[in-house]
Amino acid sequence: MYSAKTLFQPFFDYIKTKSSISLTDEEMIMVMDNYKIKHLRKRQYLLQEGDVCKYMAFIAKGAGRMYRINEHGQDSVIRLAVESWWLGDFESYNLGTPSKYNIEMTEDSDVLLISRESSQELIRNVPAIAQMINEIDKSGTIATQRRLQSAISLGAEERYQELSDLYPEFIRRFPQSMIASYLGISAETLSRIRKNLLRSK
Amino acid sequence: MYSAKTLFQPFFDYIKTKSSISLTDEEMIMVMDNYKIKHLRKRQYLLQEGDVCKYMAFIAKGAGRMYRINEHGQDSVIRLAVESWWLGDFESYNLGTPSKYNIEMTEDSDVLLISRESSQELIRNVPAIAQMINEIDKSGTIATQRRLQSAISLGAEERYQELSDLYPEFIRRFPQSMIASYLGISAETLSRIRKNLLRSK
DNA sequence: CGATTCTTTGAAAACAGTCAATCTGTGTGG
DNA sequence: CCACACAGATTGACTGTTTTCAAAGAATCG
Repeated sequence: MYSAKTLFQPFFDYIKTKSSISLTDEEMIMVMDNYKIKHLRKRQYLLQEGDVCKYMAFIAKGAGRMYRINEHGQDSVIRLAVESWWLGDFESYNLGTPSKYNIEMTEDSDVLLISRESSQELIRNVPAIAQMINEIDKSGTIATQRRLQSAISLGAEERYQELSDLYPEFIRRFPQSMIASYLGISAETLSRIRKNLLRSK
Repeated sequence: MYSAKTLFQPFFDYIKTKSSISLTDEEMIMVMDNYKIKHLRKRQYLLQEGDVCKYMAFIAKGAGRMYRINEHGQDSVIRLAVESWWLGDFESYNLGTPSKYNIEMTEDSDVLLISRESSQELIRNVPAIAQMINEIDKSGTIATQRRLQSAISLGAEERYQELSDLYPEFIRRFPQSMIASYLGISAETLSRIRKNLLRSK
């Protein structure tokens, strides 16, 4: 059994990495009051297509994927996430529209959930959180831009190499079929790419 | 010859579409003080690879593209923009790092330039601008995410169709070779796709 | 007009996807 | 503890799509 304190520790550590301001004790309590702790088992869903995404989820422990079913009926993974990453459909969360995505945990996980209202409340009252959110938005925008650039200008093998270099963790913790979908290639192609890379090193 | 007033009109109109708050006369002056007007002719560069992107540019009139030279020595267009769109390397602008991108005007243009310092100044003092920036960040994130999703899950023809539906303006105003690069396909492939679509409708 | 740039077309090669079969490892129930 | 089922990964053969290269054909601009 975990205490709330234990579960929040990764989050407080994370805030430190994203913000130059530190939290007072009262602020820490305020944060803990506004985030809901949720335990999810492998294969459980945090969000299903058609529902509105009410919460952004910080992964304190575990891993998950966000994907959608495309027009050809196949899964298409838009995001993979492990500890200290966020999961949530930004569009649905901000606009209140039904989501086209599913979020499924790929390992037993502990997540911290925050609603839009609670988030705005915290942003108003806790400077470190305001700065963190800002930082996340900025680095998220930059990361997505980079990934888009890779998607349109690199071949499959180069994209896989890049992912291995950038987030080796992903390669270890997600099944290859998910990695393939994340890269926008078939599982078979990824398998052959890996064989190639083994031969040539 | 244009007056400053004329050049700023598109921008003030734009602010109205992005913010529920309206500008007072003093605020309008403040805005005009902080944005620099620049006229650029077709083929002129707003940013060159290796330079730090000091300004974000609002296009009052004209059009441009942001691209980079990839590892295979080819142009790769990451962004196209016409009136009421922004051009700038978000990463370089925010982090102060040398840019990997080039920004070139594809038509004679009038742009409004804002530095990071001036932008922060305006955000602090003009609520309508603060709201506008917020709105831009949010919708930009959503748009990039959608484009990434399309890039990894759709075929070339579907991506072209989507672009035609979403921004028919682009198809009219940019050479096909740039559209192709923006979609991540060769100019020849785009030419063939267009032939196909003509036959089938 | 003449020069340059953009687009189209053809043919061959490279690349990635699909389908079906096999292989591997894991975990479960008998 | 074994046998079996299951999911994930690999492989081969085939198909389809996209790229590349080269050449020819429009379109644009001074």
